[in-house]
Amino acid sequence: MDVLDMAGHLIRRLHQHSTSTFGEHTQAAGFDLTAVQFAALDAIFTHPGADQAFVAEKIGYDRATIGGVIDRLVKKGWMSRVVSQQDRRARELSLTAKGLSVRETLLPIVQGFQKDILSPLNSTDQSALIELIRQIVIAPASKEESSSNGDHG
Amino acid sequence: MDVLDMAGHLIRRLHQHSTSTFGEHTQAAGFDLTAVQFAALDAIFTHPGADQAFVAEKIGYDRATIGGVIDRLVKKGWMSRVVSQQDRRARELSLTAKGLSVRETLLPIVQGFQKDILSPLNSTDQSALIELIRQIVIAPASKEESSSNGDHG
DNA sequence: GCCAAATAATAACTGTACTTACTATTGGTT
DNA sequence: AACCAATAGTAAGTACAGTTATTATTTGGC
Repeated sequence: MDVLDMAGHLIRRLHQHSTSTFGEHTQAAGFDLTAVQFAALDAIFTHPGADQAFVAEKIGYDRATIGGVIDRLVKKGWMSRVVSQQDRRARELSLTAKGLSVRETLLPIVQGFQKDILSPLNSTDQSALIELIRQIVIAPASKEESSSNGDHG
Repeated sequence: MDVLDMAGHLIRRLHQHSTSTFGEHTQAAGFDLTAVQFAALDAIFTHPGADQAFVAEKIGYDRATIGGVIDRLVKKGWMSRVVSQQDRRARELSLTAKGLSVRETLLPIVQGFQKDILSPLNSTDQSALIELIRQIVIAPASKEESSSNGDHG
């Protein structure tokens, strides 16, 4: 079997395509941010006051990676990070007025180009693809580490 | 629509899952390399003497990124890179004996765990998913830049 | 009240992944 | 032969994405 036709390789190419679509559309709308930054922005909008560990858990990233993402969002002036009074290890995150505005403006734009990512497919196939991917990424971890589930909601 | 259910986010999670599956299985087999490194290894096995630009085109990566990947493969002693006598700008790539051996040992292993990446799906759904993704990533670029196609052979 | 385990975040390190700018070289044109 | 657009590769910079180690703090056990 050709390496270029394997699942792993095709998934990587798809991710690449998805990332570049995100960049094209958001830049065309006059914004400069990455998909991860938008996901973090939305997570804090939905859960104001949450800490970095929560965001990492929520959007499925490493704690160390999220630290840098938050750094850049704070630097842009879209997010504020203050030491929690309840737990001084943690940093409480919330959106600034600017961050709220950016997220509100971007949300319909981001929703709008999701179908463009899958544009070579017809509507039925797009839905089928999404559903198949969801079944994979939503599947339980099935790992013997971490006996508790990941529900923080 | 929830950001976490959007195509872009699900694709990112899928890629993450795919990458970690690659790492788990290759490490269990006693190897230390990434999926990109394996793809480059295989591309040069299939096209010995090709240059870095060809590899980048073939596996769908940026020229600058491939430079670093090749660096690490050369450092591992799996690949040799010599200045081409026909075109002194280019570097001719080929696998060392060790590189050939690694690729040969890994190929069946990598082929073997492709289905594990999609394991929450049954066989029919796995094939359907692969076909849908292939339709997206194989689709013509449809960009007004670069009038020639990307076919290098 | 002290100690150990757990937890939140950061630091350091490796490896993609892309952009822009640059050098070296090539091949075609004049 | 000089020029110039195109091409191969590298360099510098930004941004993920993960691992392991470390620091600060909290919490539970005693």
